[in-house]
Amino acid sequence: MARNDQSQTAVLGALSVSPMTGYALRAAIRDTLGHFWSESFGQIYPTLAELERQGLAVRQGAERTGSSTFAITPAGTARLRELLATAPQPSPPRSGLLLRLFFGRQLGPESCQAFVRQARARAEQQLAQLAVIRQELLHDAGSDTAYRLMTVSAGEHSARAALDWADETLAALAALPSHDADGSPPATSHPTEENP
Amino acid sequence: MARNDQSQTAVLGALSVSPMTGYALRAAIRDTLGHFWSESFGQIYPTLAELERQGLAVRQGAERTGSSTFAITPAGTARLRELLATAPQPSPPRSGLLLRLFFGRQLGPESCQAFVRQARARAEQQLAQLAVIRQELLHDAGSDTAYRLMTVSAGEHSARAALDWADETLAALAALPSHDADGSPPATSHPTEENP
DNA sequence: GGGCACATGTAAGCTGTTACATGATTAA
DNA sequence: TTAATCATGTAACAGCTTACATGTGCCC
Repeated sequence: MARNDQSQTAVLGALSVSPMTGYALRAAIRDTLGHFWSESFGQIYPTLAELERQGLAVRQGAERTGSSTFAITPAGTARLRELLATAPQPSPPRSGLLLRLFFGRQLGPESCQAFVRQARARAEQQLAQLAVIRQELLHDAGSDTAYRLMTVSAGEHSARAALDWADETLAALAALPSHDADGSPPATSHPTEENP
Repeated sequence: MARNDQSQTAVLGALSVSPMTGYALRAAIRDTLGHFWSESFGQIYPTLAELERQGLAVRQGAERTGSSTFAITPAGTARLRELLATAPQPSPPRSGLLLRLFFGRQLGPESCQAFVRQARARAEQQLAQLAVIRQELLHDAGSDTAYRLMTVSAGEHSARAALDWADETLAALAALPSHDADGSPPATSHPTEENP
């Protein structure tokens, strides 16, 4: 009954805040939903066309000029509430970092440390970005502020957890016996040689 | 130069631990990589065929019986190290929960609370599962144990962060003025009526 | 008049899941 | 013998990204 529910939800949600062009929509999604959501043009424009077709959004000022803004309709608002009420489906996890770490002995502690340091840096950066968003939200507060702060807080909790984990993990990696390129077990002090 | 690197990495990694059938591979990935990785049959079998074609894995005992185990070759081990050494690409975030919360005013605090409680329950469950895995790892410890524990710890940090956030958020939601199905601002005590 | 930001859309292609078709082996 | 589990593979399709093609409007 509904192809591309996810994108529709995000787009309708953004339009529920204010009418926008597709281009502005993408900027809005990147800038304000960016820390937990993303949409590309390839998703946005077809979604807008579909919303228009279903009468959930209307195109305004399209007339021969290049740009047209879309506004949500009452039916669109109803649909948005419907979509929001459906249970969020947790997406299957896929962490390239943890995959590399799991098989980290193949790589050696040094390379692993490099990866973890990168992750740590990303977390720190995200924390800084979220602090800015938080300030902005508090500055021009509106009726949605409380809800939006919850999403910011989620990002902060997650980033702080990443920081803590990274520090713990860097310490653990530092304590590990260095590199073993031949795939043999690190062995406390007596290197073994097996493997064909 | 390489289609489906991600799946190849996971499959080669699993095969580097021990030879397996495609079916067992999926079980292994689900059970031991499950908290941060997933692969479906539709990925695994084509990947195995590709690995065989490239000489990175060999099929053993395929002869007319239904089942064949795959073993990693030296070239496969080399390829695995190569793949592991590439930088993990952070996937674009997509949290259905946070999307719903961001537009939570459309739903009302009660529905939001339900979602957050579900997330909290999932986090608690994951924490319990990770505790089991941790015990297993410590019980039959091997040369990879330290690395694997790091991935477990990542899951634990993340789950604890989710718990903390959920509790904080539930409290915030409880403090919010109830439901406003018409989309008007919640307004401290004088409900407004606008909107067509 | 040259470049940049705004703007719209499509096509190709990759990644991944689901469902299906098929069959062997084993335990109740 | 029948059900469950083990096992292999494919086809269809959903979702998403990237790159491209195209054009406008404005400022320097």
